[in-house]
Amino acid sequence: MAETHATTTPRERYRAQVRAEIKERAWEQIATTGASALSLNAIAKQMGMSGPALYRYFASRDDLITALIRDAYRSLADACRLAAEAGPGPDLAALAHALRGWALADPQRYFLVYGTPVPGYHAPEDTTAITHEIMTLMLDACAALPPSGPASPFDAHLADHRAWTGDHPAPPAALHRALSFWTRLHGLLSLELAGHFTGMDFDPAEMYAAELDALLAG
Amino acid sequence: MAETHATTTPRERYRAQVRAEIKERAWEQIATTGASALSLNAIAKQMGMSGPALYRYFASRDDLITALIRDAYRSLADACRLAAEAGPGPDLAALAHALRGWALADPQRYFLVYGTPVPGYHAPEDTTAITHEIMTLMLDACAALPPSGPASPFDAHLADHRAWTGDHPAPPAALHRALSFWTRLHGLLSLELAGHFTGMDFDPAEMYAAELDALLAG
DNA sequence: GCAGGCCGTGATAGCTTCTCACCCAAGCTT
DNA sequence: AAGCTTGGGTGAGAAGCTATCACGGCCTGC
Repeated sequence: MAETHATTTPRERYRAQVRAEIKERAWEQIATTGASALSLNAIAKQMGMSGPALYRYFASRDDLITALIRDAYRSLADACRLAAEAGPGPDLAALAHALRGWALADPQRYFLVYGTPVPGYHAPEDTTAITHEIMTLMLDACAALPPSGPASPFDAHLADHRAWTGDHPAPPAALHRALSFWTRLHGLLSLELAGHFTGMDFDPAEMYAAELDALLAG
Repeated sequence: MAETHATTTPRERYRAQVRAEIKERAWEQIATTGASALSLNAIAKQMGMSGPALYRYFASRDDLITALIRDAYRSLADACRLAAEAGPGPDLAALAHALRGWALADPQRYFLVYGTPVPGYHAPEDTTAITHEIMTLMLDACAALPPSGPASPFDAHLADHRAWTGDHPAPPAALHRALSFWTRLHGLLSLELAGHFTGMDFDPAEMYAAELDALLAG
């Protein structure tokens, strides 16, 4: 990120490598026990180090989790961007497919981004930039769809409250569709990953496809 | 619940009262610091007791949280039932309004029910009965709506996978609508309560109303 | 009135995050 | 090439947490 020289110093390389390994172990631990049970001590023991040694690399447990959240956002944005750039043009279905794949690949990672927030915690500034990047991909895909149906009252509301799009040229109906895309698919994924569909015998993937179809139809 | 005599013994009354006060303090603490930071020690100190005293009333921290989750489910079901029984017949809009009111009244309580699950934790048996009760209210309201639009492929899937409704007579399209009602409104509420709409200048209440309108329209 | 059971306490074990003082080695500078 | 600075690692320790145990004392039911 902030490189003074083209080649980093050995110390910086080593530091980056250790930081990466700490995050690696943290992800393994989170995937099995959840983020709330993440233990710096356990990570240090796994790496053959003593507990306080980790504090040379992350100022606190919250600092480590913040780094993980940041990486998760980045990973999601990359997955979405990859899906968006795969086809000839913006493709909402591809975006939806990528989102579901990313979520199912590591549910706890999804919950780290979209799950229960800790009341005191405030996300760092750059994550909002990444969410904006993801939102732009959704807006692009929605703007490319043919308009359908009459304008709803909420479309009119959005026409007056579109500062969050950052000068995106999409019409209000596309804004509405992008928001619905986000909230509906999140609702489905969130309940599925939390296990609220277990015991119900329908296929969540089929409902996901149905919800996407409804979104595309308008 | 399981009363052997009409009048409980003084000991049982005292025990129930202390248990209720513990849960009261726990709710206050959860509302401000979240469920993951709930501390039995802090509750005991607030009540002027020593730490281990609480273990006479709840076997463990998880046991207390389980009781809170159970109460939250019960509270949600009661709020839904109250809204459903207020009007002349089943009313999906009233149900949606009650759901949103219940969620906004205590966001952490909502997250306790629908938020990030703890990987090891398994909900007790009776909560599934309460979710079934809530689902029945939604199915009743959806069955009362006029059918609209052609049957989707997912409707056909639901016709073959409807064991989770427990012999509810609603047609597949109503099943689909009830599921969409649940997942879409949850998606909206979950993102709003988690603060993912802060910084965006549109009104979540208006989008909630728009999503409800779309649900009612078909 | 009395005995039994329940409630609360202090002590204790084991875990956690996190701070501090110290040591040592790697690397940059002269 | 030698020395000094910088930064990594360790052990000890404080403060907090959950949870268990043995021990007193009050309340309750008989």
